[in-house]
Amino acid sequence: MKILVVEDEVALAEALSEILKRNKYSVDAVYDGEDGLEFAMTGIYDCIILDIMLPKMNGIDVLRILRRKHISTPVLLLTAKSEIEDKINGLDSGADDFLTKPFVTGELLARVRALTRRRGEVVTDQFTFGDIALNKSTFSLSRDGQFVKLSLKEYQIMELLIANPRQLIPKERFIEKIWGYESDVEYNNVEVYISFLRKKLSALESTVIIKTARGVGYFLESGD
Amino acid sequence: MKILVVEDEVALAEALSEILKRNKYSVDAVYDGEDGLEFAMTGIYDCIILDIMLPKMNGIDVLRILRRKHISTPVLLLTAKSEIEDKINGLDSGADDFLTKPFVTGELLARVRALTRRRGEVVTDQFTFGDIALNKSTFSLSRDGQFVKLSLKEYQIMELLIANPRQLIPKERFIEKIWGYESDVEYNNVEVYISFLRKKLSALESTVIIKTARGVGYFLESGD
DNA sequence: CTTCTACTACCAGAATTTTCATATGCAGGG
DNA sequence: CCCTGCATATGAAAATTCTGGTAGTAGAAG
Repeated sequence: MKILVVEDEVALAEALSEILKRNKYSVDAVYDGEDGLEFAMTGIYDCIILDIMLPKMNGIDVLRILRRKHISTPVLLLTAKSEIEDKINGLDSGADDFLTKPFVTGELLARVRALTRRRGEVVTDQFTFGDIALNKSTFSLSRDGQFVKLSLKEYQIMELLIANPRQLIPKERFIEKIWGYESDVEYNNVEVYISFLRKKLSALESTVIIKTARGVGYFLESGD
Repeated sequence: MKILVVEDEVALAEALSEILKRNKYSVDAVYDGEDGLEFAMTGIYDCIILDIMLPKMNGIDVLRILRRKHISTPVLLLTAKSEIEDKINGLDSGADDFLTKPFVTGELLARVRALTRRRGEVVTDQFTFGDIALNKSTFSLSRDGQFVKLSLKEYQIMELLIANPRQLIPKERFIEKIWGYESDVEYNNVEVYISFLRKKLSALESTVIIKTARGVGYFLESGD
């Protein structure tokens, strides 16, 4: 487990490194935002502890650029005050957790453990159910050797279905999850995409079908 | 200033009401999620203090439904533990701030003040610059009596421009603000929408023009 | 002043998403 | 068993967004 510490107060940086090393992590420490970004960009770390106030480039910007470049290393932001503003900005920029200075060692370690554990989970890029597989990286649905490409919305609907197989999912929930809680899209929209998906499922000659629960929503069923 | 307190521990609810009343707020208190939702739906409150753990319906769901129904009253969520999970869920659902129990009176009041102040700002539904006006509720741009309708993306680009008149806005920023920091859309995309907007501006015979800053971005200028 | 190059404008078309209209089907009451 | 009314399915078209290509242009370099 390799951790990057980006913190300009040298004393704090060293203290952090020391604590982490004693807990069997290998640690690199840098002291300004630009170095932080450069090191983080390598993508070799399992976790980055990132101060917000930094010389040359602040932590939020570092984080933003990282995420923009698709570096998804978990980031624990250090905030001086418990400013909600910072927190919201941080979440917007893709932070995974926060820690407010000053903090106790136990809490730091707990959070680092939580973040690296989360990362440890096999982030399956592929869901399967019945005879079909849904692949996130290619946005496609496959059976046997056959593929069909899905559009973004089709994919999102299918993902919600397949991640909860045989479970009834209300249309309301599709809308909240996919269009967001304040959109005004009609239920019919969900119905349209369900219709698209059924067409693609039958094109694949799959035994999987999307069943309707009148007045509520849909669920996946394997019809063999 | 009218505040709604939704909290099932009656003692705490009463204490909160008492503190708030002493500070010149008028307060209604209810003790479960369903009542909370019903009262909140009236939209008459300037702030809602909402516990997460509640009988009948939890606070996150109450909040989610409120936002879905376009009730934008600021909400201060009360969390029992400082669970980051709850916090992130809360932000997703549209919370404006958090407070972890137990808390001190001063902090509560400060946050309520912050939320109601934020709300107090005139949330202008309309931006103007030069001879044009951009209207958020109708998604349209107008000059004199003439209107043109904008698509979502066109509107968002225009809003960013008009909210920062004469200020240079890098293309990078359009992309981060409108498409999100991890999208991979090309700069050309911004250029295309700028092109659409210019067409609509000239259709209105406006004196406002979108100027190009080569290698960087765009800014609004009134050419009279 | 000319040339070169990188950047920008914008068209045309593809893909996706959304809307609308209509057909169909289900469920409960008569 | 048939009606009626509401929910769902789906084709078709409209609207929006995105992509790729080409031509034009500003500004640097010579």
